[in-house]
Order: sequence, then C-alpha cells, then structure tokens
Amino acid sequence: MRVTKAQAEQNRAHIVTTAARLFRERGYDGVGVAELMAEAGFTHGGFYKHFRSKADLMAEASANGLSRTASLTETLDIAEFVESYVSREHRDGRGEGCTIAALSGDAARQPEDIRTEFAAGIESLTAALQAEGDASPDTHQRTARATVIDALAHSVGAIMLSRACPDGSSLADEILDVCRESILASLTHGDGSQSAAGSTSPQPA
Amino acid sequence: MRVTKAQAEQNRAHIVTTAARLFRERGYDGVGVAELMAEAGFTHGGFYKHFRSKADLMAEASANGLSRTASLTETLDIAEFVESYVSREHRDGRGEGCTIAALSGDAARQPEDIRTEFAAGIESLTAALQAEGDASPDTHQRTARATVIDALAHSVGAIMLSRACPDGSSLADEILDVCRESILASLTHGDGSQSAAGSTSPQPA
DNA sequence: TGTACATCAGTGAACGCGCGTTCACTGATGTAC
DNA sequence: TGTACATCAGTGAACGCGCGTTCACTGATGTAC
Repeated sequence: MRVTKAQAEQNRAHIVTTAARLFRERGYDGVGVAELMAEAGFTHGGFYKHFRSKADLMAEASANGLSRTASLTETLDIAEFVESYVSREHRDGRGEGCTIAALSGDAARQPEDIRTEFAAGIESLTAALQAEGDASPDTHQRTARATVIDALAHSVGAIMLSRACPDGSSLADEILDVCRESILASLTHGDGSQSAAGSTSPQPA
Repeated sequence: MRVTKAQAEQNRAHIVTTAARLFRERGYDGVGVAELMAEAGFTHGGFYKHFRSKADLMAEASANGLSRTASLTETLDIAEFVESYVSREHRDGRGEGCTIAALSGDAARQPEDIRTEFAAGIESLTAALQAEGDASPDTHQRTARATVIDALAHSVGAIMLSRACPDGSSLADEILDVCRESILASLTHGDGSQSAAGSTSPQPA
C-alpha cells in the first residue's frame, strides 16, 4: 500500500497535529501510540516509518503546538490576548487552546529537548505580543518585554489554577475573573494602578 | 508479621507523605505502587491493606500535600510568601515545594475528587495568606481576597513557566525575576503603580 | 513512452515489560475466657 | 494474670492488561533503462 511522497508527508503532518491536540487534552502519558494513530486514521505499526520513537513525536508535537499558539496570537495586541486567554472558553477547551497552559506542568518533567521547545515557544509568543500593538512601550518601570512575560505568566497561572478546580465550581470562575481584571489593569496603566469604571469584563459577584 | 495498631497508623501516614513527595517530583503517572511502597520501606503487596486503589491514595496524598503547603504558609505575610515562592530554590525543589505548582497541570485531568481537594487547598492557602499580615486590606480596587488569589495565580504561573524551560536557561531565571518584582510591586502599592520615584506614570493615550 | 524492478508507507500480529491489583501465606498483636 | 484463638499488617509470587516497539508482509509508487 505505498502512498505518494506528497501524501506521506501530508499524513505525517496530520499525525503531528493530531498528537499535539491529544497531548494537550490528556498529557504526554495519557495518549498511547496505537490510540494516537487510530485517531489520525492509521494503524499503529506505521508510526515508526515516520518517527523514531514516541519521545521524538512528543518533541515535534510540542514544537508544532507552541508555534501554532504563537501564530494565532500574531494579530492580537496584548490586551486582546489576555481577554481571550483568561476566559472560560479557553479554560474549557484544552485541546484547541494554548500548549503552554496545557502541557507546561508535564514539560517540566520531560527531557531537555522538550523544555528547549517550550523556551523557544515562550520566546515566540513573547515576540508576537511585543510586535503587535504600538502599545506597551517601555515605561520607566520595566521594558515591554518584561511586561509581556509578566502578563503571560500571570495568564498561564490563572488558567492552570482554574482548570485544577472542579468543573463549574465558583472558585474556578473567580480565579479567572480576578486575574483577567488585574492583568488588564496592569497593562492599561504603567504597571497597574487604579481601574477605569468602564472595564469590559464581568466582575465576580 | 502483624504490627501494632499505632505502628500501622504511622506506617500508613508515612506512605501518604512519601507518595505526596514522589507525586510532586514525578507526577501521578510517574510513580508506580511498587516503587512508592519500596521508597516508603515496604513491599508492594501491603498497599491494599491501607488503600482501596492507587486513585484513592492520589486523592489522599494530594490533600496531604496541599494542607502541608497551607501550614507552612501560616506564619508568612503575602510579600514574604511571594519572595520565597517565586524563587530559584522553590523552582528547583519540586519535591519539597508547593503541591499546587507541582501538580495542578496533572490535577486538571484527574477525576473530580482530586480537583475538589485542589480547590480546598487553594482556599486554605488563600485564607492563610489573608489571615496573616494586617496588610493587604481592602483597597478601593479590590478585596483582600482578590489580591491574594491574584498574587497566588501569578506566582504559580511564574514557577510553572520557569520549570518548563531548560535547567539553567536565562529565560527560566528571567521569568522568575520579572514576575517576583511585578507581584511584589502590585502588593506594595494599591494594585501596583509606580515605584519609589513617586511620580505617576504618564498614560499612553 | 513502455517495461521491470526496487523502494517504502502502511498493515496487523507479536514481542517483552511494567503497571495496578489479587491472593495464599506468615506470625506478632489483640482479645476472649 | 495466663492461655487459646482470631485478627490483620506485611510478604512476595502471580494475574491480566496495555504500553512502546519490532517484524514479515503487501502492493502502489518511484526509478532505471
């Protein structure tokens, strides 16, 4: 059943993006090779015609997922990013969401090649958020880069904490609301004082 | 080889705290029952005299680790907490560190009983940080509770992002430094504007 | 352009291995008299 | 208090199962002439 070179490349890419999504949903250990190949529409044996090992695919899928996140962010300024990132939709859609939020807990225990991909992914995302928007210029407080890194870490923490709570719990939503407001406020003015009466997002009760 | 009731209870407690540490270090899936019992000084068969399943121990070890974190925090005010939490020592000492930072990525994929423990753990830690320190009173901006939740999520995000980077990478340290300064600044003044210079930052139009 | 052969993506059975869990057994502890 | 028996924490072999990986095989694709 040989397949054209173009088709084989396409199949390989499909396996990688399928794996990236499944890993985001269930973690690296939560997805087996056979299951992953079945989800992509193949039998498991062919896996090793494309990848040397599951560990190799883990690294490649991570890189793929991370660059996808950076791409999706390229048209957003940092406030828009935070609005969409620190949201119930993102929290509840692991598979389609940010690879950093979904897998950085797992990545911390993985070999260096995967952590290198994560560092590169964080750099890309930071660059994308700095590039967009004339906004977040250097203040006398901190550089634009520091502002972006800080908001990113804050946003990731909010999503991860919210996801660790039971579905539908009030704490899960409270964490998101509190953090979204705080991050947006810190972006609006210097490094973060007073709010405007007319903030866009709902306040927690 | 029967053992006194007191000894059995002590052994059980030892298994739970050993498991809590190992899970923090390697994740729930990264530690097997046999390995865990060996680390605690027993053979694997006896495991089921204490616990109904590995899943049961996972929930109990999580609760144990989370309450340990809250206890250790009881004497700290929130600024002291952030100083020690957003640090290289904490980042590099998963096993002895915060259960939330170590396992919330994994917890998000676990059954509800574990996520319920995490929500309770976040509440305890929040309460401990609110109780301590006359500080962080309500501002016109947000409640003391919101301040604590926000700083906690921000701190967790900083540690998790830093841990996802390669050991010794400059980005890993930069994330920690940027976030620590930012969180402390947001605690020192209202919700975070200007530094000692005392001038209000010019607002970008 | 047409023919003959080598390549290799994909298949599906099989491998060894480690996992969570069960079980018959041991022997000191706890209890009934 | 002393004796006889039941309890049960801990042992270590064994279980079925799913994992990552290997392998002989298929047959359409790609290539050499």
